[in-house]
Amino acid sequence: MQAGKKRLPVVNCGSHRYNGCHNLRNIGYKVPMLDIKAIREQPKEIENKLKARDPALSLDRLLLLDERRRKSIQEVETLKNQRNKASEEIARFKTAQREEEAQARIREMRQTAERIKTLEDELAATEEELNNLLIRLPNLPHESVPVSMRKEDKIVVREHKTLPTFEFEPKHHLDLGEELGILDFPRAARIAGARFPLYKGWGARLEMALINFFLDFHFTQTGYTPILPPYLGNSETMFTASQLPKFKDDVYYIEKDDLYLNPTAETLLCSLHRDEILEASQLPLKYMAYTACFRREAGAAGEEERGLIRMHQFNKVELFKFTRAEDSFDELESLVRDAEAVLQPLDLHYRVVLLPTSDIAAQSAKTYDLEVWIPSQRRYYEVSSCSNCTDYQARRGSIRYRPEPGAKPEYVHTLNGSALATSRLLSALLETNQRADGSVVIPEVLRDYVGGSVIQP
RNA sequence: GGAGAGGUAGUCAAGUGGCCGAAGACGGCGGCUUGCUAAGCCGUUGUAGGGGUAAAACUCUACCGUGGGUUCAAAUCCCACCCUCUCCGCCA
Repeated sequence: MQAGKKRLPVVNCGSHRYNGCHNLRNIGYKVPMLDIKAIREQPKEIENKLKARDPALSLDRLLLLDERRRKSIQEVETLKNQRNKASEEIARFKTAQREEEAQARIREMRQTAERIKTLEDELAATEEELNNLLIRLPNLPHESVPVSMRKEDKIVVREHKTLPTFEFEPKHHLDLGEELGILDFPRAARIAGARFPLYKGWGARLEMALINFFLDFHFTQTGYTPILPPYLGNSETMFTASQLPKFKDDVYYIEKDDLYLNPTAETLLCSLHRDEILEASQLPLKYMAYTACFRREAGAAGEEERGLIRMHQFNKVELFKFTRAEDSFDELESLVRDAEAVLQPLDLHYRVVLLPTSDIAAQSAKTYDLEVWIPSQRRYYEVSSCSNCTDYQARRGSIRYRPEPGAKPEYVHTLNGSALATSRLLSALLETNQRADGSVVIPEVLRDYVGGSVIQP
């Protein structure tokens, strides 16, 4: 049985291919997002919780395969035990020069070896199917998450400031950007294609100012360790964060090297401690990373998402925490506060919303979004998403910690939050701070970073 | 990209087909010493899965970079790949 091997954390995984069909055949058994033991022990409870996210979901097949798997393991291991004993005997016969008896045992063991091989193949097939079901189950939503299949059923937790008012018709940021000469989408299209950004002059200054302001703030005020990660990740990295298998069509993939372009630094930071056992005293570990993020955004289009709202490439500062299991929901609250803390000095109107079961990412147990007001569209847009993924990603990447020195390792909890998606924030900033003459006022806190206080047409 | 050397437990390191889950050392943990004293001695020491138990105890299976293969039997032999180091080439 290769099952034993398969269950081990996979370390050097660059050789793992997804076989074109992304069936994760070579990924270790011990990677499900939900504990198979828990599923076995309380299938109905878990199924009901998961139905809050997807009413069609059923655990029946999975439970059947689990049963079959355990039966096969027993059978195979009994045979292996026989084989191991026989091997010892053969070794003893050989050293005692009792060749006849050794040969007799070897003849017997030929059949056993064949039987083991057959059973192992069956077991491997069962485990593959089981795995493919397990890795696609979403995380269990936390009890505080509103149960609803309607995305609109989010709860507004708090609002900051009042809606901005204008004595003129506020312009769309794309028009502002073009008139000010700070955004140039036609030339970006020439270089790359549609939905790629090009910031120019004060636009580039402003975008960089936001990034630097956020990084400085979290370095000095909230204590996150800055990371400059690789911008490409391998398949194991994508799998751990749960970009794979579900979002394979949304991620840019470089086939020749079997690497994926970073869709969000969450994905990269999540694998920072993959296959490690951390000490409880190290936790929580707080990291942040600025990266450009790349997404194919297949199927996305429309007037609403013109300009900087939805692009193939955007900038983002990401916060990421590895915490003890019992602390993670408290850590989520402080993560949201940390993300908000950079929004407040920018003087923008925003709100914090708690997403319902149907709208949270598969890996997340609970998600708050920060939404900022976009005046030209008279609607809110998400600039941050803060999630507690509990042990979901930790299981996939085998990221653990010892609660006490010498104690059995447990899975850490992982949390991520954008702080913030600067590209979207820039549109809110331009639109909110525009004046009747077409100029844009730079918020106080950014002026030193930008090197100016007003962008004039 | 080419040539070479490596990858064994927390770390270092022995082991080239059979009582090897793997010597030894260091570290860690527990204990004993307290006239070898910023030391000595003794013991212990991973992970995962299955069975078992109220929980333990206990027991079995697997794990020597990864994945395959050969064999009754693989750390050891064969194939492919990954990673690290050195040299050459290329390059910001």
